[in-house]
Amino acid sequence: MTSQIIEAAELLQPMFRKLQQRDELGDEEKRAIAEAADQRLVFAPGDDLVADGSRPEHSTLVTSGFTCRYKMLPNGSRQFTAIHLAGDFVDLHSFLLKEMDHSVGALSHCTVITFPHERLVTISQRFPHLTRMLWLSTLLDGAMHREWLVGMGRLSAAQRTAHLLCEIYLRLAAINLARDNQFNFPITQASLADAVGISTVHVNRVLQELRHGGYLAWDGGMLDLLDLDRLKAFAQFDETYLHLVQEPR
Amino acid sequence: MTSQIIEAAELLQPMFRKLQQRDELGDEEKRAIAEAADQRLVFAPGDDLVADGSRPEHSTLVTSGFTCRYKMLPNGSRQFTAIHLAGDFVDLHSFLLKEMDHSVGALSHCTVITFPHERLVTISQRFPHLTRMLWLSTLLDGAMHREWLVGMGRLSAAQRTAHLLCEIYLRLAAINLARDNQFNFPITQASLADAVGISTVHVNRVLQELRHGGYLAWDGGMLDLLDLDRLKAFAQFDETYLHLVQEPR
DNA sequence: CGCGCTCTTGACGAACATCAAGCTCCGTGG
DNA sequence: CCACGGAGCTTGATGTTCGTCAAGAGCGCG
Repeated sequence: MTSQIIEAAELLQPMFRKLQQRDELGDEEKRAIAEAADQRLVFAPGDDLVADGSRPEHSTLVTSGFTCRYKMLPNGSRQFTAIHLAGDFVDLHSFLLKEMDHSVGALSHCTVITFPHERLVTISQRFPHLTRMLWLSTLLDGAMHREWLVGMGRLSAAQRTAHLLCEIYLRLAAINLARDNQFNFPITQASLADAVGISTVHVNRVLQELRHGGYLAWDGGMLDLLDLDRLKAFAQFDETYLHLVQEPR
Repeated sequence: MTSQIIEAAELLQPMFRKLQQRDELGDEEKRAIAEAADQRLVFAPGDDLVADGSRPEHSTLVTSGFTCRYKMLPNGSRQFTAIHLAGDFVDLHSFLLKEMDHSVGALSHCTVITFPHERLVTISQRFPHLTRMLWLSTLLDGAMHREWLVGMGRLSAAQRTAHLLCEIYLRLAAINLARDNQFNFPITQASLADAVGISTVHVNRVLQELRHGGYLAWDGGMLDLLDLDRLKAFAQFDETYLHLVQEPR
């Protein structure tokens, strides 16, 4: 049992780093999370971690890999509403919303840890500050949703694509999973299309435009943002919405 | 002091109705909110309730009128990320995110009540269930953001417009501020354009299309959804994301 | 070896932006 | 009482962005 908790604590590092970028976490709070952990699960690309319409009894924390939050339309088209990384709780939503109004899928091989809702209720009763930090985690999701909305409404497809790559790089860097403006990004152009809200054909053209503009190189899985400052300027990227500031919350 | 609290409780009715659509609220919880209320303020159309980049010391609850959550781009274009009604907390976000990453503006004449963040911290320490309900309120915002994102990515301008009107009608009806498929909606076509992410010229054409299709009538401020079922079908509207179900949370 | 998945390219059309102008309505001041 | 101006709504002409359809190329995998 003890060794399981220690093992879980290891996997929880990305999440701790994510939260500690925003406020300090006490040892008691970390232990409370580690003790609330339940199962470790593994998913392959294309698998669903959480299905639309389901009523999960637990919430899921991604510990490695890339996942997407998405919604299917009756006509078969698909739209991502977020991309999630290691350290992200992908369905804290279901803890209070109860019924899922969208699905969460694996974009790459990924590992997760589940947390039974009843243990989250206990945390909300005993650890007010930790509760606020989990709440904060869902507020960060909201902030990213808003940024995506602005892009969808007022930026070009190329700008949105550039914006997304800037966002993912900064989020990965914040948990020490990327540096030197490059990171492993093993997703297909079709997935990128569903994230940005365009067709796969157009994604292809946008990527060529960004490559020829000297903004990035992307061979196989490895993505290299060759000129991050210029890419940010092109995408009108302002990282304020990521709230990467440590302060009392 | 007592009369102030009672007066506040009156203004809080839309918010109580909103939350009670999702779970029961105890009298103690309602009193805790009423006692945390601070100032009553009034805004005119075009005013900002909360400014991008500011660090509010209090959170704002709308008690009447229409407000929008929006972001300005360097090139002067604007995009709404939500429309808020009576009963909506428009910047619970700043309670934990601290710095605003967007603005909140008044679309009509509106009244609000402010809640100092320190009193919200106290609530989070003493009322775990009420805290979860406030958390839920921000999760509902997130759910609406996601629905808007799907529309922006995969629906036509006309469908998005129709979808927005369905959403607002159901939200108003849920707090007893609309019925018989009609409601007062005093916003300009330019604002609607910023909500839906298109140009004002195109909004005009879309509205004509919806009018000629027999979906709605809109003279002056009063909007009448003449055939709500058909409008919902056209917009692929599924109200699941509004989570209008009362259950323990 | 052959199948399926992903990426790529070209031709064409639809959805929407932009520009420009004229309209109505309404409040304001002379 | 009317002239004026501004805000919002409406319309037409034109251009751009992006979707759709179709086909082929590269590549890994069974």
